[in-house]
Amino acid sequence: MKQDFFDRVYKIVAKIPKGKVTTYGAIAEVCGIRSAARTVGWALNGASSTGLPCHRVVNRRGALTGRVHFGDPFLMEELLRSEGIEFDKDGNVIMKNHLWIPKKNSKNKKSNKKKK
DNA sequence: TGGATGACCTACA
DNA sequence: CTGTAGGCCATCC
Repeated sequence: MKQDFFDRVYKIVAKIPKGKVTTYGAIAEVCGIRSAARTVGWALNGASSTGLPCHRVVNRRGALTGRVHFGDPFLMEELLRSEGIEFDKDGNVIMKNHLWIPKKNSKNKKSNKKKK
């Protein structure tokens, strides 16, 4: 069933520890679809209804791209700040201090990513 | 069945 | 370094 992909994303998002944030690319890679980062965001589109901490999911730059999908753009920021997450002057999350990479429960893979 | 959309990422100019 | 273009996967119409 294709929804298994959604389940993977939900599981990972639900595993995000408090005070930490992850990126779409990280989730996509853990799901096994690094190139389908867009699909991850698409899955989160329904995650806002599932009650998952989608507010802890940000893009590669740490920008809250999907905050508008929460219903309140400021809600996401408040939630993250309530968890101890800090924002820079650009309004992006300090991923270098709060970035959390989910663990894969399957086989390992090469982990090589360049930072900007 | 095919085209279009989506909360992205990477590469090239 | 900034900006633009392409791609990739999954779902919806």
